[in-house]
Amino acid sequence: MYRLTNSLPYMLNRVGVRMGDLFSRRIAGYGVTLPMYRAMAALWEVGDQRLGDLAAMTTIEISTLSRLVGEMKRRGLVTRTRLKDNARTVAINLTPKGRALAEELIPIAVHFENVAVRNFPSKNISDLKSVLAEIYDSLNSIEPEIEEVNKARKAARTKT
Amino acid sequence: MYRLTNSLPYMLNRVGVRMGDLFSRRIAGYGVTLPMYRAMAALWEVGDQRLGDLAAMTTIEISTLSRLVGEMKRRGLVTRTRLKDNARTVAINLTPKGRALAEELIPIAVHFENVAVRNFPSKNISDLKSVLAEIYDSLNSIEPEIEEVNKARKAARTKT
DNA sequence: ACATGTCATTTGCAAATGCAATTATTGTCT
DNA sequence: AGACAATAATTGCATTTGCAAATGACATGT
Repeated sequence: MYRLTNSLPYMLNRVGVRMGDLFSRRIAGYGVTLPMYRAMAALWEVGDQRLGDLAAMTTIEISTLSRLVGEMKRRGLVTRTRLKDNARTVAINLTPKGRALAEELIPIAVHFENVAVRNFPSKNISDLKSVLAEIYDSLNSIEPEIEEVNKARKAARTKT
Repeated sequence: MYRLTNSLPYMLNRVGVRMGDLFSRRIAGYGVTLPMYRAMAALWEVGDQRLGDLAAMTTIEISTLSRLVGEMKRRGLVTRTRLKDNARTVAINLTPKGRALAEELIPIAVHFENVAVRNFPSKNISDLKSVLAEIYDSLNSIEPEIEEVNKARKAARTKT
């Protein structure tokens, strides 16, 4: 028998939201929101990203991210420069100030995660992570199948 | 070395958002949003809930949920009745119409999840789920520890 | 019984979000 | 080269969100 509370999307959302919320509050004192932290940490990991790539990496909707990057630029945390060779794209980078802040926050994130999972064998956690990564990858390939209904609707709408 | 993309909150959020997004689109044709589905499925699983309990169960912020329940009531999916013996709380229930819609959507959710995880041994998935449940439970107990900084701030503010 | 405190929900309001349309640039076809 | 399509990012606008304040109801102490 089906139970929402035993379904995977529900369980993922619940833990994800809760952890995000706790971490949010942990870093609020630095004037940094969770999406901001994610953007900074993503840029710290892979610099010189285009907006679309950063959106994909952080799972932040692109227009939201555009404004977020604007705000971060205003605060002097990132630069956003049009490329000379392809001026419709933009390269986003951490400024020294942004990098310093990221490097201040990352240890907090590490500690947070350590505390959150300290009751579990590290094998369990690494298994968990690899399954999560695999599921994420597999979602791309099943997307068409899941959306069969939508595709039909879209097609009908397009014809009109 | 730290990588955002290998951190647990990030990975959870990424898979959760992606799955939620896909499922959202899958049920959009029924005029139902994802939070609405969650509320209905939660009530289907445990009926006669108070607003606060339903909020805890669905991880939806309580004022958001209050409005969502209002909308669902307007659509005839749920009832919201003040209790006679304790009129400050409210009991929320599915209407027959709401129940019927829930029972139409649940098989879709089941199918969605089956497709999403079909490439993985079911052992892996059940392990995944039990770790997720345990982590969630453990978060309550570590909350104070994670928030030590905030607590200090709050205490200071209260004294003022 | 009254005042004060606590609990559950709702609402006001400002900020955040996301879709669709717009702008700006590059790519392609003839 | 010129027209048209495609790509990338931004912005307009309506909706959604969440915090904090307000409301309404019960609980407790005197």
